[in-house]
Amino acid sequence: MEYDFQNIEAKWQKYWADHKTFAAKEDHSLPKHYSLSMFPYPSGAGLHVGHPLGYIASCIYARYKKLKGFNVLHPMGYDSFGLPAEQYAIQTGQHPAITTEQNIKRYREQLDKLGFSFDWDREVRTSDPSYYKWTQWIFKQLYKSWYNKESDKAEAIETLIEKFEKGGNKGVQAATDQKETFTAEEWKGFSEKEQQKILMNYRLTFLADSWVNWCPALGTVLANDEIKDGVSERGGHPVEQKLMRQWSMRITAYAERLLNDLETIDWTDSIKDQQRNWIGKSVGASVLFKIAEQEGVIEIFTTRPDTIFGASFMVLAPEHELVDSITAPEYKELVAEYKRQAGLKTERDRQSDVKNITGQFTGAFALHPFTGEKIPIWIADYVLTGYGTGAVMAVPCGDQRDWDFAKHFDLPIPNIFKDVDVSEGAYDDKDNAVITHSDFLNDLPAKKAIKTAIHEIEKRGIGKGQTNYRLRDAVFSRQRYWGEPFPVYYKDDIPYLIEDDQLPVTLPEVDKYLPTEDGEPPLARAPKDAWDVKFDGDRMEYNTMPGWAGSSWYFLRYMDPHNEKAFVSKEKADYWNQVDLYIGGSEHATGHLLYARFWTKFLFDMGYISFNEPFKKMINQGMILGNSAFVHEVYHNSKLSNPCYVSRDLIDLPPHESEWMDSVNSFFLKQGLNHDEIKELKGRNIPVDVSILKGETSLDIDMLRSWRKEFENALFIENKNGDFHALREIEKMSKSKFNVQTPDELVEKFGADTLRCYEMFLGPLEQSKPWDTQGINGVHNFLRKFWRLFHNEENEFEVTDGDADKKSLKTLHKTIKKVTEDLDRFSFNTGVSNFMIAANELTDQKCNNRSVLKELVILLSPYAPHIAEELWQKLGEKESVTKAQWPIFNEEYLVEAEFAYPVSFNGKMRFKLELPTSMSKEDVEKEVLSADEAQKWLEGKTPKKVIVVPGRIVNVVV
RNA sequence: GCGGGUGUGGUGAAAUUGGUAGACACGCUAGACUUAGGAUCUAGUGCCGAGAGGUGUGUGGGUUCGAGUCCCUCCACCCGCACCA
Repeated sequence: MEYDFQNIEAKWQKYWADHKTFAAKEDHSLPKHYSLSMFPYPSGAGLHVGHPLGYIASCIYARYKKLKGFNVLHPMGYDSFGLPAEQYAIQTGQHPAITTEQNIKRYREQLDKLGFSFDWDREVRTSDPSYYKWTQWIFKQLYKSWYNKESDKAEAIETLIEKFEKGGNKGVQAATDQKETFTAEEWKGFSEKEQQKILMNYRLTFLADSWVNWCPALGTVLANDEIKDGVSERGGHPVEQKLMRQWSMRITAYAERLLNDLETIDWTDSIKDQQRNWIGKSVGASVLFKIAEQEGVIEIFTTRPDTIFGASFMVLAPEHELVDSITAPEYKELVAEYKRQAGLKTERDRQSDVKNITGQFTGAFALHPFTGEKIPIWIADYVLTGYGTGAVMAVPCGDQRDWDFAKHFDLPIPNIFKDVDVSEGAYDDKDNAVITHSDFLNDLPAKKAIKTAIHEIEKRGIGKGQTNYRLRDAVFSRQRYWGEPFPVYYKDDIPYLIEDDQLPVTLPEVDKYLPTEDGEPPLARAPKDAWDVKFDGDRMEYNTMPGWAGSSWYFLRYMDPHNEKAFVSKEKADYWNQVDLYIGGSEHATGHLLYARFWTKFLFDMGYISFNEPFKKMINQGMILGNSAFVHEVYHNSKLSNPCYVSRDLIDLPPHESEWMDSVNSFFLKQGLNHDEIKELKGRNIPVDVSILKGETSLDIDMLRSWRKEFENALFIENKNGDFHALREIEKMSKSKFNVQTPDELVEKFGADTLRCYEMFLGPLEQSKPWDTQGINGVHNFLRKFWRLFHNEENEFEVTDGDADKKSLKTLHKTIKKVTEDLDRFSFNTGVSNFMIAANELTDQKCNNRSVLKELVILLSPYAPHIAEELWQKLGEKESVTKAQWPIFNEEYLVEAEFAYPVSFNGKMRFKLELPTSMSKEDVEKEVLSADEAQKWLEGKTPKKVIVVPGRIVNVVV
């Protein structure tokens, strides 16, 4: 029987489903293993070949761990709330739940065809009320908690109230926005409303008026990580700053732990660095500068308090709250104009306009806190409102931006560095600087001076040592329909939580998925009684949660997906513990991965789970890129005309060979263009569907004509051989480039086992690589070759019993060793190569020995599970191959009596010499030197030195 | 500018602790078989050279008996961050 992958794969997929082969059960007698791939957003386009890459890897690893005796958890689910389904709903009126359901169904069909070892009984969907009930519940816990910096963990808000009642907020070490202090008595005297307002400044999720990134096109606010290059990550729409009342997450409370605990996890340096950068810790001091001749102080933050004597002016952000009050009357207009100009610039302009130095003097002066000297106060947009205090002490000799600014506006640049010239630029070398002209800091190296300066600043009460983070609290509200509703209602504009027994708060029906006329989110369209909860208030919260809410804890739900009493039971969370291997794209570096860590730490603090990092090891799979095809179009800007397409290879011909131009010109002349207009013809590349290609760049013009209207009556100019060529380019797979490759047709043509092996065979998992189906035949042939090892020439199953040949045993054990080692270091591509080598060798040896093949089937089963099950059954086994034991490597089979030593002269390999492996170094040396071939290379000389590495190499130095 | 990563045949790549560079596959060439099919099989295939041989892992240098691998220099490309005080 030929290798009939279609029947085999259908058969075993059914078997696994019927027997619940991959159902995970808590079994404390076995070590556990948790493999996880990032769950997908089920988009309308379905899976393309890039999606399964990570799933295949985690599936292979999960299957391997199972064979190694681990109790394995390998689940899958859907991140099913999100913008595309809602955008579609807005266009069509179709409820996003329906679209989402359809998309999930399609995803599931595609996934099922690939033979994954997912435990589907544990599937989660973030948009399922039974799931988001717990997302809402976790939100409530965050609301009911505050961050105690003393114990360095989150605590119940009651412990904070207790502190307030005992001694006010003065001694309370908390992560908070609260600035005003109050006594115990004052606290007790506050009204309920006032108390709630204060507590809001401490809660881990809180409602506040904050500057948010508003995206008008999407009609919602966006988190910082959802913005790339000043525009929305999804859709590329402009984003503006807007003051809005929003829910936020006090992730900044965890900044230090999020930073430090990176040391405890096995992730790539790149992701860790991105997170460090995002958190952006800087250590320094905050210092108060008094304003001359008026009330008020300016607080600045600096990482270089050692350079304070070099401060010769101050710069405030144009939006700084003190700007208007300090500006001298004669500068009012200039300052107002500068502020106006700065306000006009979008975030993007401001970023791209870095080189332009602008600023405006306010006419006010500050007093240097040590020298008492008057220094001018400027405003400039190189100082950002959002970082530190929005004000800096400018030290032009030590900071290049300050230096540039000083030069530009002709401000003094006093030098406080010993033996350093600052006339050409600032000196920012913290390691080698020695301070001078700085009173008590004189002759101190910078690092020591920083400490001394902070000490002195604190002693004089003009500031304090301080650590700043770039990390901002995360905006948690979205003005959208298709997300988790908040378990919150309002009474007198005060938010209250919906009781636990009312959860989940499900999404109410609305007539449209658009904002209301007065700009309220779509949920405001739902009348009060459309909500399925009872609440004693004016209205429900109209915002929904962002996409990252559900994905911040889904890995926990898999452990206990049907629990109705808790988001996960403590017992199950203790058993499955951290995700041992997490595979997914690196694009989530500062979003999902940071938020999931944050929630994990919170749930750990509250005692619900006993680990504080979610993902112990992570691998970021590379992208699979598409190979787009473009046709070269010649067109005219203004006139409506049929376009014309030119074979790509003609474009670059020298002018005298470009007769094709004439055809183009007459084509357009016929359409009514005049000779001047012909000169205005332009060329551009239009993407076309890659399936229209025949071969590398050749296009089928007839197919192209029938593919799209614009090609139907177009002129195609072929080359001399009558071919029409396209331009190829490697880029991200996307619908608009028509370069998306789905796994479906490949599974149809070659089978899932082939696709699984091929995706692994392409190269290292982490690397991005272009998709190219040319090589898939080679992998398919290997599986057929493997199949033939078990079959005779008539294609009948035939294996021999008894002892295996020594050579075959060597092949087997070499393969066991390599495949095992490769899996242990996640080198999935070399694994496939090793199977190919084994199949080639055993074919040569004509080996069909049962004991050898049996072990080989087990080895192959994680990669190609269907064919492995089939052959396993043919070998007479009753149980699934997934229940087998991973073969044990035995070194003895690899021991050889002879070894062909490569003999080098001066490091260059010249010939090989077969010698017994047991031979001593001295004897090897003798044998080598007396060999016939050695004479030629010795040229009669005596060797200076002979290096013999037994069993490896001989090197003769002449 | 800063941080991370990658540079090896025509292509995807391998070489785990420094020890035969290019395994395995694609492609290509030649041949065999066949009622030419993008099937199968055999042989070859880094480059230069008829051969002996020379040369070769982005560049230049260094350490070493020996370097794709370790150290320094420079270059190219990809990703992330970017007036962060």
